[in-house]
Amino acid sequence: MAEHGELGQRKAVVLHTVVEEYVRTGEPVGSETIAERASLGVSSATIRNEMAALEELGFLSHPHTSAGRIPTDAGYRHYVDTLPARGRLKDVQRRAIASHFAEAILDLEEVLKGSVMLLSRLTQYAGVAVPPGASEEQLVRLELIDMGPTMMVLAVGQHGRVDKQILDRPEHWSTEAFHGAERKLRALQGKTYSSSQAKLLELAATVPSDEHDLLLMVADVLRLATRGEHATHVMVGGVANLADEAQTWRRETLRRLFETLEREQEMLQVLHDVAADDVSVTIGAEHPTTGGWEASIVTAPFRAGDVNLGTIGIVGPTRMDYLSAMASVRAVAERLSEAATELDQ
Amino acid sequence: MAEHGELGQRKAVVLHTVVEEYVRTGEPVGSETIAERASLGVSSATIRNEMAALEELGFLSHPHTSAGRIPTDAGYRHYVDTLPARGRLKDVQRRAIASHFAEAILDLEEVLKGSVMLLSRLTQYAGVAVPPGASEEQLVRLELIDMGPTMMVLAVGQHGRVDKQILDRPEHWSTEAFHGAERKLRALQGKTYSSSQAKLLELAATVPSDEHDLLLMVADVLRLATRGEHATHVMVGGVANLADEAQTWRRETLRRLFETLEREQEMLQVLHDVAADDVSVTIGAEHPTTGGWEASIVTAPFRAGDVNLGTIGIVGPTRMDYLSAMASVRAVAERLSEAATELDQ
DNA sequence: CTTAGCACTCTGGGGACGAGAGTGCCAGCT
DNA sequence: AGCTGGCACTCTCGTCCCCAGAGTGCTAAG
Repeated sequence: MAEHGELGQRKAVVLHTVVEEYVRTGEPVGSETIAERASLGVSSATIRNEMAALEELGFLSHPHTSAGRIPTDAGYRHYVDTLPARGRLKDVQRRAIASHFAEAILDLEEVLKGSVMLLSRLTQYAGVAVPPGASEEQLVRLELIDMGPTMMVLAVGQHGRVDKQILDRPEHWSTEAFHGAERKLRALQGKTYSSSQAKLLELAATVPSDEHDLLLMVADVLRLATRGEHATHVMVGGVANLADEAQTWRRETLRRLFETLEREQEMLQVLHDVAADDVSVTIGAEHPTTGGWEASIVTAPFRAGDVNLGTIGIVGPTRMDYLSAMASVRAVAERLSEAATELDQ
Repeated sequence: MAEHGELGQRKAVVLHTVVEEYVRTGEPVGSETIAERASLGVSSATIRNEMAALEELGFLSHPHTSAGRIPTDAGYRHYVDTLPARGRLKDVQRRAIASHFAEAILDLEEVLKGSVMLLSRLTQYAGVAVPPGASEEQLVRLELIDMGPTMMVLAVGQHGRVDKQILDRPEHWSTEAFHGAERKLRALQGKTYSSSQAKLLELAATVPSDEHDLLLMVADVLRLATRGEHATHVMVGGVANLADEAQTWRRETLRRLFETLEREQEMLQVLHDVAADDVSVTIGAEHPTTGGWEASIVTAPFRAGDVNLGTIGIVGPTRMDYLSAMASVRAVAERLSEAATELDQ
């Protein structure tokens, strides 16, 4: 019983069938259809009873009295939680993934961008990703560059990330301070971002205030690069898919959806909230932000070895082919993890 | 006569009024409305004659026999070409622009991103921009960084641009070649991107083949950074505005529009094709790409001194408030030029 | 517990219809 | 010669009605 989520075998089958039919056709599903599709060996009248019960339990709903049923968010949730097996990819999908990861990986960020587009093509929804933070990456360059009226902090990581920030000169400013800072930064090359950041805060306390300011500015750049979950950008791709005619969204909902996808901070918050160890699904109003636009999110983390690097996934309508979306996201996240692990040696 | 585009004063006024009414209301415009709005002192019957003539000339069209008129692409074109005066910004708009450019400019790319969003808010359409190429910018760093299995070419420009590319090691590879190349690159710091690129191609001819390959790779990175019109990315912002309910687009058109906005190469091509010295307007089918989606583009170049840096503008429906859009684009491009010129000293 | 049967409900599509908006054209006026 | 009032005509759009069809819930019997 537990494996059907306390529902009983038949109710579970009925719910699954409703979800699958509704996802496939977009039309409310009637008892007759279920009786035909699910080979339960019972009549449509029995199905009707089961459906009424499922509605009572909050898993199905009625657009109007004499229409078929459609799943509620809770219905989708139950469906997703009791999926009997992992989805299998179609051959074309498998091949698309293989060919995308066929080339030698040079730049993880580039690969990630490509993977977002790949996912959007595989699923016909929008792809999203949070790129890795840098905390355990080693610095290969850490420089303060004098650019005349301004200065630039430039950090280059072992795996190819480049962070820059252009800053005004601090109030207190002297050539000695600048050179002193430059020297200290050079000494940090080879260390990790997070240890360098700590070291800088330490060092800053020991030097005169003009150099102090410089070191703090650099430390702040490292801090930003480090915090993956507050990365400055979220990658989004394939949003055109969401405007597809087949989608049920009203214009206004669509507009709000696009707005959120563009607001990086908000997307980061959402993706951070839904993060989990494995493939994770968030359905409609389960998250306050996605609630407003009848959308679901499927994500999975990717790793190098066993350190979490970031998150990749898709955003689509609650009426989503969850099985296939989860399979695609899982497959891409896995390949991405392999690639990242390899890059990491 | 020439100032009304060979049309005669009254026809021109009628056309202008039709465009403005249609843009305002979204409804086909009837002769009665024109007679009221445009104070021409003639009856609606006369207007009807004029409108029939304008339709004959291809400036107006009929959705069906007994409906009002709507402008054709040619009608909008004539309207735009004969606008009597430059549009004036509303106070809120003026203030929004002022506050956006109030802070000291540090990073032109950041400012450009912000400007795209600003334009999208000002006009309620989508903002676009082609960022500057680097040809006449000076290099402050040009490095080849050994990253274990791969290597990175890193170029930093005087005005804060950073270009990186991660590459596989070339077939032929030796530590001497690497150091030789490193030394030659260092010598280029302070020169411009384009002259450095030329110099590298020259140098490459004089060195052994392993170093040769390295130098060519670096030259290629500079080449990409140089060609503004083939920049690797186009900035797009505020696309959610295009999904607004008030817009007339059908779902399918909207989808294709979003698709194109995401395809950077295609957008670059479009923006390159429409580039002009001043504010430029491209209406619907005037450009083959935009023809498919009943969209118009308003752009203006921005400059440092008198060198063109890039293009900024907006994409919206052909039924657009051209006057206000042109005023916004012009104002933002001008401020951007001032900012860039100042950065340039 | 299941099911056949049935009455009931609600949607959606298909006319029919009239109001309204707008046109095109003509004949007369200035 | 150009303008205009008048008028017949056309087409859309909203409304109403109606009916077929899908689907339900309930009941009574197996």
